[in-house]
Amino acid sequence: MKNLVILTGPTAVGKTSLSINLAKAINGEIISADSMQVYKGMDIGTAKVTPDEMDGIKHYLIDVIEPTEDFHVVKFKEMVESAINEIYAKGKIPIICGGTGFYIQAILYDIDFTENEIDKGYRKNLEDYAVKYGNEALHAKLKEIDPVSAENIPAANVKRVIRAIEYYNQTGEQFSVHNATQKEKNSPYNFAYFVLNDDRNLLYNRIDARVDKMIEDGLVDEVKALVKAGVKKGMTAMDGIGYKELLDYLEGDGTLCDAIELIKKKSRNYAKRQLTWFRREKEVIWLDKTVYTSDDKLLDVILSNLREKGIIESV
RNA sequence: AGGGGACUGGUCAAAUGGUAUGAUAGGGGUCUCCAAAACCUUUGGUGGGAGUUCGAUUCUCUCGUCCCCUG
Repeated sequence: MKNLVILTGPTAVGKTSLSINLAKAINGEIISADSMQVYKGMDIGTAKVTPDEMDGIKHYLIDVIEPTEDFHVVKFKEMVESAINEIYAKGKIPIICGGTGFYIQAILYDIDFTENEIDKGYRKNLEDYAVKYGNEALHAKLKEIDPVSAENIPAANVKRVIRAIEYYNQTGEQFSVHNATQKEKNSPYNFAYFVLNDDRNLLYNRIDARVDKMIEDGLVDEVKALVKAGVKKGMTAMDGIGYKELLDYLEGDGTLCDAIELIKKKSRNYAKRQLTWFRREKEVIWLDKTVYTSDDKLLDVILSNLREKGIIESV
């Protein structure tokens, strides 16, 4: 039985401390599902767990990539699968904890991404085409080869239009057909998928306060250090909220105060999008912090769910 | 206390004696290789009251709130 525990929720909801308590309680190890915490040197802005907080619990997928490197689901999936096996070999339970819903989905349903290596040159060509002739023209190309995808993807969403064309070009199969078959997959895991949530206003207040704290803790210097290490705009690491905004500021665009407000806003918007994602996922167990007001109470609920699913033994 | 000015969604602005317009915040959603990304969509409003008028957010009066000036 491939048991798997997932603990997620919007940014700043309090996943980290709960995940460590949970790992202790069930003899588990933690795999981070976070697209930014994988990067070395990005600690403050990603609210990364500190070695102190880890309290002896082993964490995977944190500080494993240089911030100048690309990172994406496919790499994530490979790394996580090897981590999961490592944890099983020890007779422990893997706990996937992090806020990137897409990454969690990729693991949970074992989504197949491996048809082909991405061809950066081909992508670039399509991007240039869109710039030259317009998004509509690119979208028309997609419509010819895959009308279903064209229907589903708005022309303005150039990124996804490109991916759909690219997929067809590489495999000869329509992207829409591929996605439809992938969606039918069942999870290979016996899993429990917990989503921690809280009152929206409380969450937003906590986000705002946390951004202020990040600035106090030296986020600006962290960004400066990344720049010094060769991180540039456009790199995956610079997609991180807090990083690109401060980079703009350091380049003379706007005041620090504006940048901070923008970071808060983007973080709030992000939290909202995360919640939208989790609502759509099937079989999630919601943990409402307004009902379970302490980590201990939350832990009780989690453990009883895990017993029910046979992930841990009943007492 | 006297004089002047302002009041339009949560915020900032526009407009008109005849369907109140934007921006932004907020809400909802899409998502299968940059996902902390990219994209779609949407709820809110003329300070209260009275008058003129077929019709007032607009004009008049009054009350309220705020700002400025004088004392």
